[in-house]
Amino acid sequence: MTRHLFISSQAKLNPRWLAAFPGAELRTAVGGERPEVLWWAVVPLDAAALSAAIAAFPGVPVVVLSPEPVQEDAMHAIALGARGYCHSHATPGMLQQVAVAVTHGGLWLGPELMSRVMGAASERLLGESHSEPAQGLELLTPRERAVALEVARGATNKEAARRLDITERTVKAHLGAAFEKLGVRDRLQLVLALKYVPLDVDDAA
Amino acid sequence: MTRHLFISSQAKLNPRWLAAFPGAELRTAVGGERPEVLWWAVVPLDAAALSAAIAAFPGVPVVVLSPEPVQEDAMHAIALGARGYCHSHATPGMLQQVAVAVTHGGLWLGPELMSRVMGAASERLLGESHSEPAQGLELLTPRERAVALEVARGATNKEAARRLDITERTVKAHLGAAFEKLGVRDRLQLVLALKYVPLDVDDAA
DNA sequence: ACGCCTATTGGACCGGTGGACAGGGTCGGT
DNA sequence: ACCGACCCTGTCCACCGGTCCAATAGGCGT
Repeated sequence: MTRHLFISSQAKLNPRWLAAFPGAELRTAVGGERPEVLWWAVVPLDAAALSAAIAAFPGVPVVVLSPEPVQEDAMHAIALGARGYCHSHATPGMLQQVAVAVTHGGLWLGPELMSRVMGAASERLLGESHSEPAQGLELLTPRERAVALEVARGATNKEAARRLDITERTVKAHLGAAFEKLGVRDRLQLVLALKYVPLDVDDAA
Repeated sequence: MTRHLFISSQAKLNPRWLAAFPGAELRTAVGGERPEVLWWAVVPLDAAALSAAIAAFPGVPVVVLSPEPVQEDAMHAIALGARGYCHSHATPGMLQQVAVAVTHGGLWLGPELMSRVMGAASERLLGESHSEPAQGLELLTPRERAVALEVARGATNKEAARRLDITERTVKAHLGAAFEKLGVRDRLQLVLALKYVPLDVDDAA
């Protein structure tokens, strides 16, 4: 049971990591079974590679480990969908805590980053929340919304069920209700409706 | 030693809270010794009061507890400086995890809020440089691209086949090739991959 | 000519998906 | 006590989606 997967450019597993997660697995590239947490310790932060890693296991929280915390890197990582950014030399206890936080839907950042992230987010979300017509999320119940958001991130029903700790059947129920309320027929159109991206096509006929 | 201070409009301490933190203290107003974590469970979220509570103990993380999670409330709370927002009926284990996360500089949000926060933050902090759509399309052949774009608009395989005047089977073939080239597993993630492709990697030193 | 890529299609297989029936529970308002 | 929400679960089934096994045909560079 691979629960914690460390992706590192280093050939060996950091002893602190192993101390934190005895069953941890080390790889130089994303692969294998679906882990519980994906730890990204590739030293020069490669946005494309990180993005691909995040997409590889939808729903699996990704935490970026850096030997030398850089705010810009952290912002990039979070923007790409990472759920955490912390020092690669963090204590095992700290790593476990981060793991706990992110596996429960938490976002872990260094204290100094928090104000920046939240400031930016609140400005956007509070400032423009009333000017958005399309976001049909208000029509949904909290649970339906949660399921819809999981699906919008690319999760399958099973993955969404696992993340929300409910049965796949229940995910279907909420999803079906969301389809009904939003007037869409499938998950893909639900995603399009939530993002309301026109994406006009001018493909050569 | 008062480590966890709960501010609640209720007269009694939630048993779950006490289970999580045996030495927890309950008050109806901020006061007493400096706690490790300040839990704000005042039911109608009062921004002014919350703000004052946060200011009362500088450096002490404040977690807002709500019996009924509301995204707007959560955003307000976070904007005011709260370090977490979670369900007041959360399990003791969960509360402990939240406490651990926030005392270590972490930010805890409900799963539903995650994507919104991250999306909003990234859009603001990284600018609109990546607002140009569909970068990974160059990897695809013209036909694969056409199919991918149809699918990205929400079309089914059958619809795409009809629009492009090819067989549904051929749509599948092109789509499969597109999946392979873009490193995604299904149409939904293909759409997500086509939406925001970061690409502007200026990984700082 | 020979490979290589591209476009097209076929059949078969199986898991994911969505709808159509169900039910169970809690909670708040009437 | 009733009723209506919301939440959670179940079974059955038709369909779609994705991948496996192929095949045929044209263009392009060597």
